[in-house]
Amino acid sequence: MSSETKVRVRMAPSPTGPFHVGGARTALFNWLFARHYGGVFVLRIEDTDVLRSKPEYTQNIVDSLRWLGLDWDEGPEAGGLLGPYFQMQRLNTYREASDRLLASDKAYYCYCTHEELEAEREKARAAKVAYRYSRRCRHLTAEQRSELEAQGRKPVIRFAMPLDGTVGFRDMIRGDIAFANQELDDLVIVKSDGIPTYNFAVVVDDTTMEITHVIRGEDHIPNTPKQIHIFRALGYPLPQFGHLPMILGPDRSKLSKRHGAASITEYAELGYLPEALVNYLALLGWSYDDKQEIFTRAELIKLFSIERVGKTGAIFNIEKLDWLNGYYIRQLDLDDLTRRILPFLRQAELVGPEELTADQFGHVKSIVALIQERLKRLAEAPGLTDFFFKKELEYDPALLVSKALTPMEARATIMQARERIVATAVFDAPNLEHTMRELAEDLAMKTGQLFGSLRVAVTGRTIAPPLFQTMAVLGREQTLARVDRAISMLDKMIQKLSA
RNA sequence: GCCCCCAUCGUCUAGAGGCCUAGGACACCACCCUUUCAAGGUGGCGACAGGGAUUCGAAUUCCCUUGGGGGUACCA
Repeated sequence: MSSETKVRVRMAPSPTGPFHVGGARTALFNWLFARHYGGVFVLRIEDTDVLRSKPEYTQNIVDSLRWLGLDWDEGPEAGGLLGPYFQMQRLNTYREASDRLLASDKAYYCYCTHEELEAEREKARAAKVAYRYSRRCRHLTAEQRSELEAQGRKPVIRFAMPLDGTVGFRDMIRGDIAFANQELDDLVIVKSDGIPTYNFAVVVDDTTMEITHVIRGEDHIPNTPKQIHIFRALGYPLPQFGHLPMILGPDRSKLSKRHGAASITEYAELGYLPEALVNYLALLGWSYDDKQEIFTRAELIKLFSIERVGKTGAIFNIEKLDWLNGYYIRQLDLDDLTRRILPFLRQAELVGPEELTADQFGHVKSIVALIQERLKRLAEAPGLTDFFFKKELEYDPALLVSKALTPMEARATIMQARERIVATAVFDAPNLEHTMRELAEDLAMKTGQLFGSLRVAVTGRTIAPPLFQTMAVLGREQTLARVDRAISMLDKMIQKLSA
């Protein structure tokens, strides 16, 4: 990379839907590229699709990028000298450029109606040939034009594509790519309402925003030759292009909403950590070597290079993300984890909306400690811990009866356990464990049988965090209340059986 | 249809002519640890799409076939 010119890259999403995983990966690679070279990362909102663009989607893009920790140096809410960073605020800039193209005959007014164009397309379909605009308006005389205008037709502006020759470019990721100009259409660059289309606006913006490297998805490869011609027609220098491999759904088609969760917001709500998602996304299309795949943000910035980006489409594999997320959760310190889990506990109404006292926070923290290594997603926390917060547990009393025990035996066992719990001097996990192991021995029971019954009594379920730590967190009073309730449930059960 | 891109385990990938009997990770299976579930440990299963060519020697280079993907808008 030449050091004279500062690297300037951009992310240019259109606010026509929630910010999704594919966009996030593109943003991440651009961001890493910029940060690696000490360059500038620009965020530009491509809102020229006035029908589908919505302010809330712009907000969603901003929120998602922030959540991921991908900060931009120029763009919405950041400002910058080369703005505005919303295309709809740059209409005069495009106008100036299209005027120049018109003046030099590199673009022309086209008066064809949708119906006329559709008829052309239909003809092409019938003849089984590739459709391309007939270019019937390319050489209209002034008279013809005023006549068409007199009919009230609102023209679009089309780009006059070279009719022969080839265009090529050296893709930073894929090497040389070439297209025959014959394949290229006289594309519309300004719509009849005066708003520029993507391929035109992007060229004007990338130039005026001094973008040096255009890093985007592979789906833009077919656009690149068109844009190169526009760059040239305008007398603009070309940026470098790099096309990232696609992110695919399990069916190997481009990842989209129909593959399930696709927006960054959804991943946040499911309880993925931004650092895990960033790490995972970095691995989709990029790799460092055959050893390391857990990277801190700083390592990614240091190690990232466009040369190590692959060309093959990558399936978004949620299982690996889950593993990574679990890994990151396990690495978090307890205070941090607890703070991150709290919103999920509140949403599940296990914890009230009010600010927690230090004691309360400490209590939640001791609960979180018991599930830290069992969590894959933060949203699982309420389901794993609800029994800590509930006063009355709902469960099938039959679960209290461990394998090879009768209800009567189970009841007697729990009664014994109750006595020893009461008698325990220090109510902590090591003591409880010691006491209960002793009890099992005294009763000549397998520890699993005793612990199993107790687990159900205390947690209402067969799968739970370690029993004695759970009891310790619950406290003697709560634990006894639950044991008592289990005994009475068993009583009812026994009554019913003998009746 | 036409154009373009791509092609190593189920998935993400390492591999830039001999280091490959193809390495790692996720997932899966087994075992160990263990009060359940996890976590952790050990081991296992598992791939160079096919065919030519170049070369003393190809996963690595070239060509063809096949397969997959993307594009083909007054969407971006």
